Amino acid sequence: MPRPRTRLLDRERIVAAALAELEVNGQLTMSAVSRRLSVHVSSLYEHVRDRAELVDLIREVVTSGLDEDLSEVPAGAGWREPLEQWLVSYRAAFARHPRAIGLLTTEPIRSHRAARGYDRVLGLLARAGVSPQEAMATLTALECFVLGSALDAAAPDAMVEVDDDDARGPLGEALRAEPSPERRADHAFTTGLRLLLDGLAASAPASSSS
Amino acid sequence: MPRPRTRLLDRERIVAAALAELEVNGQLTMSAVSRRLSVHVSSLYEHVRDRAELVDLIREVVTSGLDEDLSEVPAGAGWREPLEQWLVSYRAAFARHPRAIGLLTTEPIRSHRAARGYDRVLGLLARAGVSPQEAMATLTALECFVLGSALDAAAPDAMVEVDDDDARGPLGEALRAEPSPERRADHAFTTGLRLLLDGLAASAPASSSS
DNA sequence: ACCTGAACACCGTTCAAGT
DNA sequence: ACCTGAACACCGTTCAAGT
Repeated sequence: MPRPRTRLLDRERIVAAALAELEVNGQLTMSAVSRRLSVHVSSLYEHVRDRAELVDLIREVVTSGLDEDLSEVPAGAGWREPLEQWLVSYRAAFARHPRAIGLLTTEPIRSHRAARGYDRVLGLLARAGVSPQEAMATLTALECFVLGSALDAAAPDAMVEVDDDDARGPLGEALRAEPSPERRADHAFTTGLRLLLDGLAASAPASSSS
Repeated sequence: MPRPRTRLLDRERIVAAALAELEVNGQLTMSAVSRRLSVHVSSLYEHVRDRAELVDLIREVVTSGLDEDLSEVPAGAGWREPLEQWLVSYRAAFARHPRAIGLLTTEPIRSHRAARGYDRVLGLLARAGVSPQEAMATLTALECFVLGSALDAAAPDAMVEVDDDDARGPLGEALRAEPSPERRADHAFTTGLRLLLDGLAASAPASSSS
């Protein structure tokens, strides 16, 4: 029975099914999405140009609501707190859909929404004393850390696995001093974030951070 | 003519073809590798258990020679220089095969060679004043930045793309202040590396870095 | 031991056909 | 407009067959 009178598909439902599929199986195939929706594969192409466009839609859902936090930064406020907040919510957005990260980080970001977000972050960096020549490099470095951390959060356990032999060395010791696997990635992110912001503060004009 | 007397395949040649295929087409398929070697697909399985094992072999080739630099760090030396060198060569190893990064960062590292390398890096962090409780988190944070930067190096242009509208804002200005696309990613990596090491130095015991 | 070729269960995508 | 079903060119992997 082609074309039932009650609409079976729309982009929203397809994206939701795609995210569910990523969460459960860790990979995105059009066939799996269609099975999840009890629909033939080819029906998806009525709503979505191709797999790449579906990935674009997923990216938008994952990163939506990322910059609203930034829009309300008071002009007189310091740079460290709002910058930290942005980085935290940036990573959290990706960490909410960990197995989608690999899919989303291969293509450059193109949305106007994102561009305005970057505008504001660059303002914060200027307040921290970052020169215009280093602004983009600093912003990119922060993003590299955030995305690397999001990827790390997607990994089930640590980036390293040791056997009994290796466990006797300093690495084994350090691994045993780690908190529970659930907090492992969070701990690493918090630590790196502090290092980066401390590094920024070290070369910032005095008393500009509070 | 099955089984020619001159051996057509071995693991080394297969890995080389796989890396070439990744460099040219950006993705790894057994079929493409076999075509590149003028051999039937199924012949590959005589030398390699499956695609996952081929990925493991690629990982070994890419990361080989990463820790030799570390083995010769004098006991009395400072922490900052050798740590920086390790991070630089770590990223360089992945950046040499940029399109392979996505393939290599999904699985945890398991080799003994890598474990001994981490042992030495943890020693450097201890010298920098990092507590045992924070050692693994700090190491992971550094790795997150390195891998994020390697992924960034794989991206042809910047992580953001702007149209004429967005180009008028601070983002457009910052993008225009950037160096050539070839040095863009290197600049970001150097900048972030400095921030992280400055951050470590900020909480390190005085005069321990030189 | 090492390679071929057919086979199987999967992909993404297109297109004619139905309502 | 929206969905089906067949079709095509691709995957990864297995296996019997050849030398």
